[in-house]
Amino acid sequence: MAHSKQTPRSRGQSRPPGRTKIVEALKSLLGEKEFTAITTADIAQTAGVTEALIYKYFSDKRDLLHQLLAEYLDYFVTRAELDVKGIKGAVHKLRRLIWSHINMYAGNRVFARILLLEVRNYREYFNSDAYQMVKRYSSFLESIVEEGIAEGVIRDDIPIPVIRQLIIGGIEHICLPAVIFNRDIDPDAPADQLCDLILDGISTRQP
Amino acid sequence: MAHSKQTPRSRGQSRPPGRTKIVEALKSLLGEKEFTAITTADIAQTAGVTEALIYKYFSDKRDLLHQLLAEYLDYFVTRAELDVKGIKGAVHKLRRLIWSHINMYAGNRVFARILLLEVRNYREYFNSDAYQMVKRYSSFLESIVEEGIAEGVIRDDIPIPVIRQLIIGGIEHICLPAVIFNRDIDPDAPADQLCDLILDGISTRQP
Amino acid sequence: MAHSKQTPRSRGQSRPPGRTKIVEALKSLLGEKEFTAITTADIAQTAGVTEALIYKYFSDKRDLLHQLLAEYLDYFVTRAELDVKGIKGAVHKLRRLIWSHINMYAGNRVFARILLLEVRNYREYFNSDAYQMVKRYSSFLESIVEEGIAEGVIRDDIPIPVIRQLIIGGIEHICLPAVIFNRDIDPDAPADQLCDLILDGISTRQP
Amino acid sequence: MAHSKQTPRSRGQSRPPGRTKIVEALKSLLGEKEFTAITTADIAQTAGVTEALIYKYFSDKRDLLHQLLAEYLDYFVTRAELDVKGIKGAVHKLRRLIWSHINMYAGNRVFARILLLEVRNYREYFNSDAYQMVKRYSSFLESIVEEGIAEGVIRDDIPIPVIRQLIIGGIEHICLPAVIFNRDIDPDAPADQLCDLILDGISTRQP
DNA sequence: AATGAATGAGAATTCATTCAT
DNA sequence: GATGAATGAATTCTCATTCAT
Repeated sequence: MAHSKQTPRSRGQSRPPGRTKIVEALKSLLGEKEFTAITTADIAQTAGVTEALIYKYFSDKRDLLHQLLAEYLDYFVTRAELDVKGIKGAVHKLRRLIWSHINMYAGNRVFARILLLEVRNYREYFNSDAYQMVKRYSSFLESIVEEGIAEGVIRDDIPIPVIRQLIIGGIEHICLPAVIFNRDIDPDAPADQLCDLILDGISTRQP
Repeated sequence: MAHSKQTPRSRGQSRPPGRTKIVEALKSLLGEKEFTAITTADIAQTAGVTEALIYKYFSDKRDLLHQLLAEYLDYFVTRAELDVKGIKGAVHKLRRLIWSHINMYAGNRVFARILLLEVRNYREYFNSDAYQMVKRYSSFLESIVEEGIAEGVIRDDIPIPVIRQLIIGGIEHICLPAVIFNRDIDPDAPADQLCDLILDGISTRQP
Repeated sequence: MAHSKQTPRSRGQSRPPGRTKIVEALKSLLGEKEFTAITTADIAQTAGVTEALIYKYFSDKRDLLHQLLAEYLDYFVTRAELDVKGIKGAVHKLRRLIWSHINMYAGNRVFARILLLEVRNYREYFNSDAYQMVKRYSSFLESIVEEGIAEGVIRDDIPIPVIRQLIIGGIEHICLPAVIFNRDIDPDAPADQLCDLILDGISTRQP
Repeated sequence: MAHSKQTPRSRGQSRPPGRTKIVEALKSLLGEKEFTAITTADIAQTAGVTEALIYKYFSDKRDLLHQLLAEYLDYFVTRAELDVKGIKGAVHKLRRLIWSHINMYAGNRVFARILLLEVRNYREYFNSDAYQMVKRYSSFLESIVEEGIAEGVIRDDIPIPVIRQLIIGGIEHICLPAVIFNRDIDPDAPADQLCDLILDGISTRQP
């Protein structure tokens, strides 16, 4: 198994310019076409470096993709955790998190593409750093749900993972058409509607 | 543009044996590995035919995948529509449909793999017959929601597509881990829980 | 070596309809693209028959081409011989033949394509019936030249084949651009000019 | 559209050794068989490189052929232009050029094969660099004819392109049998005879 | 006279990847 | 830190062709 070449790096430590160019090139190419349709030659040319250099920094074309995703996720997860800080009440936190999540996809179409479409069909992904961060995010979401249960505002008769899956599944499917067909996402309305549904369900309330 | 070679065929009309063998071969191979890891040589050998024959019936390796998916979907969608027949009340229909849907994934891991993991990252899929059937299914689901709104049991303050996306997203994410890691799915409990959530939301009821 | 399947046939004897359809199909396809770009599948489809039928009548895809060419040549050579009949004087015959030749290319672009572009790079052609007819035409042309020499109107200090090659080479290169780029040919002016050149040369006459 | 990969290069700038080996390999193989009968595997093996390398330097098997032809033509056209330098009188120039031309074919059977038999039936050729050089040669030939007209030694009542076509057609057809059947060409006699014909025509002079 | 089904065998081409410099 | 040159090994796909019916 090709093992990632990423070196743990302290925050802010700057990466070699060649590496950066390569990552940016992939980012830019993913705006145009599917990962499998992107060749290392493409990447090198777009980056203005040689193909060989890719293998200095990445063990693999796929490793490059995973590291790019990890960079996105690093930002995304950290950001999401921060975004919720200081908010009181699990329900408000949840509303905020859902908006934040949709907003991330809205603002980073490439990130969304990778996460929703390009990595899941590849077994190795589930051993990657990137996947670890996704799990960290899942846990974070679950912790908010737990908080809500403790507060008595979220029901406790449903396994928490099911709740998490509904939330994340809902978010993804709201964004999926836009991601696939490269359309814009306006996060506000969908986020609100989704939250309303998740919180209160689709039934009309019987008084 | 590689265009599908499928010819519209009246029900029961038998397909050439070679074609069937090829489709079955792919089905079987998808139980073992990812589509991209399956070669035409693999398929031909498993089917006991020559690679060339694949191209007599399918314009493409990908076209073969899409036609296989279409066959699954033909069965699945028709089945789903039948499954709901005779049931009174949109809510009961919805419960039935959700259970049916999860149950389909539970019983056809390969079908689930293809639909959830193997086709979406490929632009051409969205021009395929298979995708048309997915849309037919979406419409069907929406029509039940509409029925519920008409009955006054489903809220009318949320756009129907958002409701649909939440439902389908929820189903998919419930099944996804099992599909990815090849674990078994027991449809009953998750279906119930998911329905409860979708109908009533995650909030505790304030009397 | 694949041997031609053509059977000697008395004039007017009608050929099986399938065979005719195939030949016509090739004719029509050659109007659109190069021979090598035409597949047997193309031909069969255009002809409305199965590929297998091609091999009932022709030993080879190439044999089909050669037989088509032979049909054209049969007409062309016979016609050319007739065209000159009754004309008195080798020079007049030559003028007539050159015009006739260019006119044939003008009216049968596909014939010209085959003869000038599609068969020469293929060794087998030179063993075909078609090539025999080309040689018959060459002889016919040479016999007119000989006649002219006997009449004292054509010089006898140059080997006859060289004269023949100049004439045929001239005709071909006059027509070649039109054949290649699918432009129209107006036979009259070029034929006249070419004849003038061939007869009197490019030099101004010193009286 | 497969586009040539040739990069404009200043004279003397050395090409990568692999590229040279590939071109030489094709040259050598064309001495033995038709282009279509030569496989990339053949070429690679003869060159002592891998097939993949061919595609680093050429977009296509056909592109390789065209670039080889272009190299020949570069030499041929330049040489022809030089060959005529210093000669006084359009007629003498023409005689020299015709001899030169035939001599080129005589000494480079492969070059002749390519130009006369292997490229014309392929549409893409007419967009290639090689074809541009052929046109440059045509112009050069026409300029000599114009010179002769200005000198009063070449008749002005025939369009110059027709004259050019007769000359080139004559040369080609003189050489064609030798090129096709791989026979030797002795340039001297045919060149003389052809020139005599072109200059004075086939008619006997009427005093 | 014609076809449906299938094939053999290669052929071009792709692409990620390596390594000496 | 970066490159130029080259490769290995597959992989898809093509296409003429055959044969039992």
